[in-house]
Amino acid sequence: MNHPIRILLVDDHFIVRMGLSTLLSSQSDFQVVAEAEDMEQALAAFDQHRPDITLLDVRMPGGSGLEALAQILSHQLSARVIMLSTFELEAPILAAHDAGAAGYLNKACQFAELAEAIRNVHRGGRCFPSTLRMLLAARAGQKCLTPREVQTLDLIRRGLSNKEIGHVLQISENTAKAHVKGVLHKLDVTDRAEAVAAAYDRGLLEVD
Amino acid sequence: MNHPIRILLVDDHFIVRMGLSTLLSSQSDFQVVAEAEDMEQALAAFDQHRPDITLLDVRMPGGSGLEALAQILSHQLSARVIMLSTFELEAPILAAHDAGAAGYLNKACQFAELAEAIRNVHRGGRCFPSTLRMLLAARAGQKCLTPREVQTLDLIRRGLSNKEIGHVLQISENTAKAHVKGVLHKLDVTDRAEAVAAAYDRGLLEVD
DNA sequence: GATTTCATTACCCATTCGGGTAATAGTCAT
DNA sequence: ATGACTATTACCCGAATGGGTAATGAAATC
Repeated sequence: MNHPIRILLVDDHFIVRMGLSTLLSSQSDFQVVAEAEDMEQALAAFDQHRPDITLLDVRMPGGSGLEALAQILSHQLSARVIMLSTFELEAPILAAHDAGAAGYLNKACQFAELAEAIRNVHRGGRCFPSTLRMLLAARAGQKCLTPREVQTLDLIRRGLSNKEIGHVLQISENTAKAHVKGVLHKLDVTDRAEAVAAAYDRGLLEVD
Repeated sequence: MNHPIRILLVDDHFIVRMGLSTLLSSQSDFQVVAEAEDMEQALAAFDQHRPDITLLDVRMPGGSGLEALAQILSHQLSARVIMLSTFELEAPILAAHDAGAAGYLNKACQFAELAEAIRNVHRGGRCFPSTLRMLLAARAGQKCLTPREVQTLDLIRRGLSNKEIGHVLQISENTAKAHVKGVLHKLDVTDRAEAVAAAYDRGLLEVD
């Protein structure tokens, strides 16, 4: 191979980096040029090496992987980034897709899938879970919370009443109620408790 | 080394198994004797190889890692099992401790920590996060939900009203209310929505 | 045997919630 | 500029919620 695919690994788990590094190095057309364990290191490594492909963990200390993705793309719009995740939650997949990721893979995937995804993305393709179409379709069916509703949801999970939400958001209780209604409606749930559960399940809210 | 420490790896992520395998094999006193990616394979491999140490992922398809732990210990009470996790949530740490795990490690740990933990556990020691003491102390301070309250919490997250909870649990609405009160009180929250959030954050409820 | 915890039920009551409906105004894209 | 979406506010109303308090029996623990 005259031109091995130069790869940057970003994951806060040392064990995962080692696994990826070992696996990728077994292929003669792959070359891991750098590793990083947080967003800061990732950006520095990216700027220094300008890898062909960046494998980026969705979950990271010091800023989510999606933020890191945005940062990287702002440095080089043509960067090819494949997101790696532990779970396939709706929100992160869609967010990665929208933010311009070239792919989204579950860490439970087989190595053949990963290798194929990397080669495919390097060729200019994209690689997302088969569920993406349905997720996009579902979203097209009028969902996704407005910014205000996201704020409201975050206050709901903290146990605030409508009145308190209104106070925090500097709006009337009635308006807060309207936003809560919007949240319940769009998440297709009957009360705040179920809304919080749905938000966690879909990746709208993060643990902690 | 006349007696390398014989290790079984259990993790549904191929990448993680590869990482662990590579890292552990670099030490002459470690020998990875088998790998498994689900509970069934794990039990089969355990019975076949009777490893000195089992590294067991907390999260697994086909039954949680804690169930797998219980199964393994029921096959051999003296088994030394170290749980591996992505996050350090309260509930799983305590559950692993109670269930008889020999250790609990975050996958983000350094390799030196992991190696030391394995050797320490092999010597008969245990290895838990430094937070364990505080968690045990916190639990001693009268917390932890009763079985009935756990059931109630699970119905709360599904959006059921007190009346519906009573119906499902075959008890009166008043009793359901009493259980809900218990949940709110013990989790130290003001309403059902916050209770659900707290339960996710503490690992009492799992995503999905 | 005594104590504690759990599960069960009940009642009161003020507050909150969620559904329905509707209006105004700003923004943004076609 | 016309329509679509968002944010804002308001009102009604029946149902649900959460806090307080209290009692009973069963089971487990000491």
